[in-house]
Amino acid sequence: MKAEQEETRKGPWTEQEDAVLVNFVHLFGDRRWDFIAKVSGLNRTGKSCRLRWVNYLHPGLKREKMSPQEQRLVLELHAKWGNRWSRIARKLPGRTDNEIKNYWRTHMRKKAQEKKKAMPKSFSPSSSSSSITLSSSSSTTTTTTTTTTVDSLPFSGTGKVSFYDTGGPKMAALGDKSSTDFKDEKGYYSMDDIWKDIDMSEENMIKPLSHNYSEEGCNIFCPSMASPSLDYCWDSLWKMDDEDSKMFLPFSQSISCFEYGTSFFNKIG
DNA sequence: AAGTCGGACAACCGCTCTCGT
DNA sequence: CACGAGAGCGGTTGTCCGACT
Repeated sequence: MKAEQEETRKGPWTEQEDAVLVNFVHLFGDRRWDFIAKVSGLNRTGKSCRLRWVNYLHPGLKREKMSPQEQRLVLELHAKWGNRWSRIARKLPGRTDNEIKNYWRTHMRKKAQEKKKAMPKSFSPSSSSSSITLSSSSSTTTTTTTTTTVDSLPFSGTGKVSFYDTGGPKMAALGDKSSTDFKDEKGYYSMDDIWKDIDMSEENMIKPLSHNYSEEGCNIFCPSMASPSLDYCWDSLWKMDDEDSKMFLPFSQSISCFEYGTSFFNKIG
């Protein structure tokens, strides 16, 4: 059909493709993905380019494992917002929605299994009290609500909430404290505890960020955890235009990539 | 050593939202 | 206001790799 469809590439990206994409993002910014996809000659869709950049090539990404603080923040924010991964990611500098989503899936599934093992028979799934209603709610809570019988959720023991799937705003709104009590391997801790921690973190850890955000290092890192106040920083990074993005050229492997990309660009230019 | 399993991560798909015309 | 294109988001699937049997 269309020329672009005849050989649109799919699947894993090669290093060369990465290099080209990095270069073109530096040249044109990280907004015009269809344009970049076309002029780069990558034979990828704009969508694919964007995803690759956002989830893998962006210089601000953290590569290390999630810290306990981050894990806890994910936990708390998910309880608050549900599966709003991008929103949650904005509170975790250096983490992507995809990463958080993956983390949540694997870790919560694990917890679910552990919980199921440890669950007393009185809480067995066959018990009607363990059937809970999951709301796949967005923040507006207007999306479709699916009623699901859950048989392996870590917190189904309370008979109220799912930890695996969307707790969401509804969950946060629940006045019933018992329904918002979390349990991990360390034991129970309440949402109040979490909020306390979050508050403390915000108070104590916001200030150093502006110093830690080094354009030389090109790695966004927060001292120990994110706070809402970091938004401006992270958002501005994501929204950097091509001018700003040039500041990120020195990042790690980008030198060779840049050279490659430049020569590539010169060829087609 | 070979096979299996599960975790982690990358990438795609479909839908929704936003914005320009 | 309607429409289309582009961008963003969330869900899902595929693949790789290390741990375990």
